[in-house]
Amino acid sequence: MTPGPGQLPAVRLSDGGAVLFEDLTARARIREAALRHFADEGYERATIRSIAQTAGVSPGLLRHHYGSKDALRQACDEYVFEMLHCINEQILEDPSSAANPRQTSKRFGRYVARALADGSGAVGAIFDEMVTMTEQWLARADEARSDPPTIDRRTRAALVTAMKVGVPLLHDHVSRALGTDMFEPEGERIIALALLDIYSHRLLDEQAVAAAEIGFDREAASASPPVTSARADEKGARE
Amino acid sequence: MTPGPGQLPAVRLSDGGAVLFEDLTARARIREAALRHFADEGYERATIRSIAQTAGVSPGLLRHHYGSKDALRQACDEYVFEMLHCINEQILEDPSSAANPRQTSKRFGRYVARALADGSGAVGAIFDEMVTMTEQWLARADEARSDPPTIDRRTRAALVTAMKVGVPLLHDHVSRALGTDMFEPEGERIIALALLDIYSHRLLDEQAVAAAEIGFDREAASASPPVTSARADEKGARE
DNA sequence: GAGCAGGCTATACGTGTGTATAGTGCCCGC
DNA sequence: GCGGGCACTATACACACGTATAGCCTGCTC
Repeated sequence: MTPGPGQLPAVRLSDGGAVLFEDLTARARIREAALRHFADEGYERATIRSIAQTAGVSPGLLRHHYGSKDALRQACDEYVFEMLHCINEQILEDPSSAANPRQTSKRFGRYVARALADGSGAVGAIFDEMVTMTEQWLARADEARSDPPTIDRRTRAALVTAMKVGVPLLHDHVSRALGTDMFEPEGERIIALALLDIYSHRLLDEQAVAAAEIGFDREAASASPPVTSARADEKGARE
Repeated sequence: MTPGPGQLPAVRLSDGGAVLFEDLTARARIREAALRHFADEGYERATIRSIAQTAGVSPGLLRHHYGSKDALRQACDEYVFEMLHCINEQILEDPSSAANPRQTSKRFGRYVARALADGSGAVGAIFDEMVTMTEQWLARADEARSDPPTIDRRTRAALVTAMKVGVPLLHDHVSRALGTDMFEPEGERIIALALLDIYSHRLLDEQAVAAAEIGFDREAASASPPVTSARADEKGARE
């Protein structure tokens, strides 16, 4: 369902303008191509040769500019990190521009999601920042709550962040359920509205919560003995 | 943060009992080892040789029993598919047993999450079923709503499902935010309580929704022209 | 114009991987 | 006993990948 990356079209710059892909330096083209291949195929499946082909350069030039495949990924991570910071500052000082870099943040969003799942160490910092942002976001929601939250806010923020990232990660499957590609404008619109609906309604009512809680209590009670016995499994079943 | 798969301990059977790993047939050991390696490292990074080593057999035996690496994955997919069905039926006829196969469903959950992200075609069916289950689940929540939902229920169910899967997928990062491994009993407990809290509260209040909606409208209006011009980019930037 | 530095390519190398094949021991039916 | 089939292993093959190296071409400086 996810086609391999074709030729890259225009690239959006931080000032809002766009440049043709072929006008970029080879070094930048390599980075853009890598961003796309890593996002689309993941780090393992993306090959230096295919990235080079998309960038229109020889495979050797990747090593010349970035040293190794892993260093290339790290460069991409840092680039995305800076870009997101840049976008963030821009939005902070001019909230009305939030709509503008939609394409950009979508592209980066896919990359970040995939990199997080692939276990790229450097993007972990991005996740942590997203958690912090979500935390501030939850703080407002907590004010409006009648019952005080018993769970640490950062914990909840981490979960909400992970949930948020999960949607672009499962792009193929979500698109299948939608009937449209969720990255096409139409699908994107539907997703945005649906997320708005989900975020603004509780998914469990009181009695469902109560049912889950007693189920959880029973589970905790019954799971307790096996937990202790499970430690005996640590000495392996095989030599 | 994620250690490589070591030797496999006991395996939980469908009847609730457990058997030692070494008591399984070689064919079953291979499947169990593959489930673990695929879940922990992903399809690409998991190698036939490492799976064989974990299973305690020669690499050639994998081919003998399953034909190829891809066929092995497919066999794992089908096995998980059947197992989840089995668990599901068991819970349906005896809801109190929901707590019992927690370990099992956790193991399968990690596998399914990873397989979904890796793009294994066969697990797509599992996702679709999860969506259907979530759909029924949402139906109850919708009854309690004062405002009628404007978005297709299946669409919302797909998103909620993807969000749900996102949590185990980003296991490393969530664990980092928690300060504990989210698959350890303690972390699992925190996660469960936090999810319960999140699911039972709305994350956006009225004014936040209103703000998002006007932002979205403006975005839709301003994004329209670029969308049409973007099609001109399709003729490639490179020969 | 000579020298040269750097972007860039072509090609080769070593390695790890999935896969194929030949071979070995063992059990079971006859 | 013995022959065949099956589980299983050992070894080899083909290939793709990341990496390394040598050299080319352009543009710049003096």
